[in-house]
Amino acid sequence: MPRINAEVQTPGRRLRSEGKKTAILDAAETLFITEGYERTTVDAVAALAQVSKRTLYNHFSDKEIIFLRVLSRVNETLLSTISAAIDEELTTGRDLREALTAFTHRIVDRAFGSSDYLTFRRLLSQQQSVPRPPGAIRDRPLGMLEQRFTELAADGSIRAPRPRLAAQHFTALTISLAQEALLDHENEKDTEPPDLDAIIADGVDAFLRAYR
Amino acid sequence: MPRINAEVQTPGRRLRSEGKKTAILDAAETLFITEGYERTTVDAVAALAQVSKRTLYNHFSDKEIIFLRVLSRVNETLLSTISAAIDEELTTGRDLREALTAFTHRIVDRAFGSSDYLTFRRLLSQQQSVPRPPGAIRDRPLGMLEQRFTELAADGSIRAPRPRLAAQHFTALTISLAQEALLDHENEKDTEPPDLDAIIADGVDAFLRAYR
DNA sequence: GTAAAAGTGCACTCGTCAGTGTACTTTTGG
DNA sequence: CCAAAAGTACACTGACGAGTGCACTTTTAC
Repeated sequence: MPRINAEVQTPGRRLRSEGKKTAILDAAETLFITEGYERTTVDAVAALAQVSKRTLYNHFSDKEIIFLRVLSRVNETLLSTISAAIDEELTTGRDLREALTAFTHRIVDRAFGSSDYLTFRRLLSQQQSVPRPPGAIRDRPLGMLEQRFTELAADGSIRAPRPRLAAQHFTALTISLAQEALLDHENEKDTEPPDLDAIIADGVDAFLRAYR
Repeated sequence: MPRINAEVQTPGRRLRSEGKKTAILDAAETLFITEGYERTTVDAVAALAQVSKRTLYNHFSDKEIIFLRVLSRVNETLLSTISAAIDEELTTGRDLREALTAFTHRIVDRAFGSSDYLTFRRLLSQQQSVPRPPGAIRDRPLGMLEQRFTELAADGSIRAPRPRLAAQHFTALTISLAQEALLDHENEKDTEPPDLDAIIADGVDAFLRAYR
C-alpha cells in the first residue's frame, strides 16, 4: 500500500527539522518586536518556540544569525505584499482615488499587531551596530511604486514629472502617517485607536490635490 | 577687595556639581543615540563624561533615571526650537513659500548629528518597556504648528478647513521625509548625503499645491 | 587653616545571559 | 528491529555589567 501523504502522520526528518526552524524564527520575530533585540534572551526564544535551547543552537550558530534571518524573512514577505498590492489594486482603468485607497489599506491594514512594514522598520531601527542585510532594502518598495506611478503619469491619470518624488510624497501622506498613528497608539496606551480609514482617505485626498 | 566674578576661577560648589551633572547627561545622550540604551554601559557614560562611576551614582540613582532625564532634556530643547522657529519664521506677511521653507530648514538643518527631533524620535523608539515621561509629548509640536496654520487659514494664505490635518501633512511632506533621508544615509554609509534643500523645496511645493 | 562637601579609585557582589558539553530519549527510515 | 538523525534536560563556564562600600584626595567656603 503506497503512502502518498505520509507527512500527515510523520513529517519526515527533513520537514520536521524545518518546522522547528521556522518555529524558532517565528518566536524570535515576536520577541524581537515586542522586547527588542537586547532584551530578548535566547532561552526565551527557545521556550516560546517549544524547543530546547540546544536544538536552537543546532539550527543557528548565533543569536545574531537568528536576527538576520528574521530580518530577511520579514523583508521578503514585505516585498511580496507590496508587489501584490501594486499589481492587484493599482490597476489602470479603475477610479484613481478608489485604487489608491484600496492599495494603501492593503498595506497598512494588517497592522493589527503584525504589519510587515511596521515590523521591518522597527527591527531595522533597533539594531544599529549589527551587520545589516545586503542593502538598498528600503529602496525597493519605493522603486516598485515609482514604476507604477510612471505609468499613471503617462496615461494622464496624475501629473508627476518626477514619479519617484510622487511615490515618496504619496507614501509620506498615507502609509507613513497611518503607521505613525499606530505606533503612537501602541506607545501611549489608553488613547482611542487611530481611525485608519480617515487618515488614509485624507492622505489620498491631499495627494490627489497636489498631483492631479 | 570684592570678588565680583569668582566663578571664572572657582565655579563654586553648586556650579561645579551642576557642571558634572550635565556632563554626565551629555555623555549619556551621545551614547544612547549612537549605541542604544542597552548597549550603553554606565561605565562608558562615566568615562566619556570624565567622571568617576561613583560620582555618577551620587548624582543619579539609576541608569534608567539617566535615560529619563536625557529624554526630558531633549524634549524641552526640541519644544523651544520649534516654538522659536514658528514665531520667528512663520510670520504673517512674509511670502508663504519662503516662510515655510525657512521654517523647515531651521528644524531640520542642525541634523548634522544632533538634530533634536531626530534624537528624540530615536530615543523614544528604543526603550519600549521603560517608564515613559508624562505623555502627549509627540502631540505638542503638532499642536503649536496647528495653531499657526489656523491663523494662516483665517487670513486666506492657505485653504485648510482642518488645520491640524494640514499641519500633519506638511510635516509628513517636509520634516519627516528629510529626517528619513538623513537616517537612511546614516544607516547605509557610502551613499551620497541627501540633498535636504531639494527635499524640502519639493515638499513645500507639494504642500502648497494641495493646500492653496 | 580647617572642616565639610564633592569627587576619586578600586575592589567586590550579584545577577543575567550567550553559548557548550554530555548523557539521555524520541523519531524516523529501511 | 535497529541504527542514525533529531531532539531534550540540565548543569556548567565565562563574560559582562549594574550598583555598592570604603578609604582616600581634592576643592571650596569662611
